[in-house]
Amino acid sequence: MLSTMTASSTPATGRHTGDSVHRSRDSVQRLMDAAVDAFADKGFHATSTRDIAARAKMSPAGVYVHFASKQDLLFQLCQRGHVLALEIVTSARDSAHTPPDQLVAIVSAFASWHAEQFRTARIVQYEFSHLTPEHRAEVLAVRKQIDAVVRDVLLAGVASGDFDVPDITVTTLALQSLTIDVARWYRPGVRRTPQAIGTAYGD
Amino acid sequence: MLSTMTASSTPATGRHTGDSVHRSRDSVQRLMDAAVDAFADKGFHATSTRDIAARAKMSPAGVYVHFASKQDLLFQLCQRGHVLALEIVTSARDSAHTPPDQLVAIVSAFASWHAEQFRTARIVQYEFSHLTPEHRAEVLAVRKQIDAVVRDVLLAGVASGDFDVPDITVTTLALQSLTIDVARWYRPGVRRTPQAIGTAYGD
DNA sequence: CGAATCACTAAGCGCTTGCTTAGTTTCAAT
DNA sequence: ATTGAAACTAAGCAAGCGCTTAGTGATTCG
Repeated sequence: MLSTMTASSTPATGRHTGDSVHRSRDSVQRLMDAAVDAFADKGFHATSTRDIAARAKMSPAGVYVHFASKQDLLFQLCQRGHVLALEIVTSARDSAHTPPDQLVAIVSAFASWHAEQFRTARIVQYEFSHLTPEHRAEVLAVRKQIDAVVRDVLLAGVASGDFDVPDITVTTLALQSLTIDVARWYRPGVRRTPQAIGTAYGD
Repeated sequence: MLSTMTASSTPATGRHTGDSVHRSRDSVQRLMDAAVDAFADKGFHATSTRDIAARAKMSPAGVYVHFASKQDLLFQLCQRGHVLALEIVTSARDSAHTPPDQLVAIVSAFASWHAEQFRTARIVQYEFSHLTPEHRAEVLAVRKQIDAVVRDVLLAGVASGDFDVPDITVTTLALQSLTIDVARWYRPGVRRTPQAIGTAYGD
């Protein structure tokens, strides 16, 4: 439901009208879905381009019609995943109006996103390190925005007297650890549902 | 200082007295250190056996004198790392005598271990998934013991009335997330020292 | 209709991988 | 000094890798 990773970009962008564009979109979508699944459960380096192609029901060469390289595919996925994560966090913040409520909303939404979308989240959190330095730098900018949203809510809460936090940097880090780590241990068959995890983590 | 990962096992165990055994021990140690470094900063699948051999100042074939395969090397490292982690947690628990003090000791020691020994910790937490099913099952047994130590302290604290914890499973998980995730973000040059992180994470 | 343009594939190239083999060196025990 | 066993290396093999090339079939335009 939140898995809207629709677009394209690199080499191929359909110039025809109507159907041919849609055929292309479908292929791009299938490739991205295949890559998310493969990267999330085997890791970037353990996944072959043939593996991705097979999961997307294409020939090995088909990948390169839509993406410049395996690394490019990781970059697109990682970038989109980070943007999605940022949207989750900002919209959670905007759903409440006092720092305590905002913090609960953020932790809850972010934790349940890491469970619900744990495949994308794993790429965001754990395959991030396999990006080339240039790609990593670009994605890092989004990462810092996410960090800033959490930090600013904490700062606002301290200013308003709602929070008593000795070290804001450490607390920001700790809150993110709590939610990020969900992507490491979560499995679909696990007892607690994503939403239950989210609300439980809102202190 | 805590990096005592001395032994050998699989194919080669020196039968000579004195020096030849030590030569062998040194080589095993160098190989393990090399593999820890390589696996921790590139990941298991991105590391080649030639890479490990070169870091240990050996020929590519030298690895196979002491280890059956690259997978075997990961298994040994992962197993030892888990045993080490278990020792950290149990000795932290035994250093205190009331559940609250024990919990603080555990969180503090475990968090600072994940920073100080972040290379080993990364293998324990993030390369674990690349073990073969059989190896994974064996290591999982140690993992469950670690989990049990934390859980039992929480249970004891609830029984004594020191803690008010609604869901022990979720709390156990959350405390571990906090400490485990340190291995993901920690870098040697980071501002907070390992011990400072540890004490900060003790409520 | 013919031409152009796209998505896509079959085949394969050059290279790296994990690991083996056959042989050399080192050294304690005799 | 000779033996024997272990540590180690040079060379290389089969398999798999990321990616390219050359070509095919479908679709949309004039």
